[in-house]
Amino acid sequence: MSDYRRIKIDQAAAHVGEPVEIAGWLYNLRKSGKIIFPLVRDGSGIIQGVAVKANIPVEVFEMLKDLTQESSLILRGKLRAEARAVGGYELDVEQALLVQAVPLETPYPITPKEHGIDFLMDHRHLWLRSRRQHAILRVRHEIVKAIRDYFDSNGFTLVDTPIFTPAACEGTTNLFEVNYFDEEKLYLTQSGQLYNEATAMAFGNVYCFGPTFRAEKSKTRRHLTEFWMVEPEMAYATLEDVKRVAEELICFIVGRVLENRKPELATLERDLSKLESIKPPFPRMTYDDAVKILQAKGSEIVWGGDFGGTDETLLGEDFDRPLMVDRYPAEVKAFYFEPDPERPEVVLGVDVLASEGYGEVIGGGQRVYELDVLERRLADHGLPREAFEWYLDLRRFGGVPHAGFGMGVERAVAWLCGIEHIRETIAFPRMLNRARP
RNA sequence: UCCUCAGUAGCUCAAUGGUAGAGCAUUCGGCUGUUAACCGAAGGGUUGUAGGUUCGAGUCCUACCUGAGGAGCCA
Repeated sequence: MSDYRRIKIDQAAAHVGEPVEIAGWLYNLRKSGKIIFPLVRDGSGIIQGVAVKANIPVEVFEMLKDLTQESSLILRGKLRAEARAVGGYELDVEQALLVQAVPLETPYPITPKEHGIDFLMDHRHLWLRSRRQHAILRVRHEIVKAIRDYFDSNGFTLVDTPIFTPAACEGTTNLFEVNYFDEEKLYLTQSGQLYNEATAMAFGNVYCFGPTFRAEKSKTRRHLTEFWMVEPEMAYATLEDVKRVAEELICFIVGRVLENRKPELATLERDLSKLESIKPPFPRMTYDDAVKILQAKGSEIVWGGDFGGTDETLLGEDFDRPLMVDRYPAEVKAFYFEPDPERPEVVLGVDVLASEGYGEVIGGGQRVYELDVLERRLADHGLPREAFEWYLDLRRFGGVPHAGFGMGVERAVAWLCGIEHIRETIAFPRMLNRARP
């Protein structure tokens, strides 16, 4: 019934000269007496409309003139290429339908001016409408899709692991406890890895991809209490396979983001050369060498300790691409890491430290596969054997060398977007002092 | 859990121990090419909470609350 065809703003280039309809929200309004420039966003982009008083019905002009920010509306008119407009296209408004006006008494709280982080986080549900947040979450989507495409096209089967788990995967970190009927205590998962080992013995190469929960009282720009992690696990695989797959995965993701999300990266003012340099081979070093380098740079670290945040930054600063550090002391890593057969005091684990000081984005390695070694490691870590009987079964019934890793999605998003804080990389971040909205 | 910093108008911030202010937002008026538009005017406050010092506290002291940054721990 309408002669105007409904389009999304990001499709504007294909409809120049046509009568179209944009359904969206008023992003901003500039007016100058007898001409109005409504900026409308529709989720795919932002376009500027032009409403000239002399050319449109009086009631349409009057409605637009007093429209409040974020009121929902439908604009109809002809599309035109316009160098003066942001985005390169402009809509000559002929008709406008108000869907819902934001009341004058309760104006939209997030203005085009500056706001503090506390205010913005309190209004996260509205903040998501802004350009920057929009760009970040679109890059996140691209990264998630790239991760899935990489594994799906490389022979991995998606087998998701449970969120409710009866015991710790890693004894060191804190768990969120939940009541699970009849007062049985369960915990929110902190890693799908132990279950991945079971599914890898069933399917060969697997991955799980879901939310992870850690009740750590960490207050830093790198921590969330709820975050998304992708964890591949490969049967008949070694530490070297982990390093190869991790390197391939990261390069694949970076390639996809550069290919498909240039406009978003531009919005974020990301230095593309920092992403373009992320190519194989990534530099590799042992933990031993890393400690020597850190000591030479003035770090307090001694052999046997784990790296702090500044250590990770110090190590990475000499490279324009991620750094792989392997063979950590057994004490600093979880019980399931396979000891190096040539040096039992270190384990076959590797961390991938992102460039530009973004820190650890991937951690993984080769798993213990012999029953007696695993039993000894459980005992060394003071873990209750009963809870791990099913896990020990994997070593009783055809255990094989296997390996895998976990990649934190939000850290990868923060890194590739070049943003300061991880809280903006997920729609509704859960942190130590914030679980609302 | 520890360390550091902050809390003043809807928002972002100023105010030497001496009358609580500006920009933006909002309202009213003006403007036919604006780009966080601009110009003029108006309204808007229990200075996070509770005590204390002082003739006098937004400012100094104590406790608490909330938030931010960092440490430890981690992806």
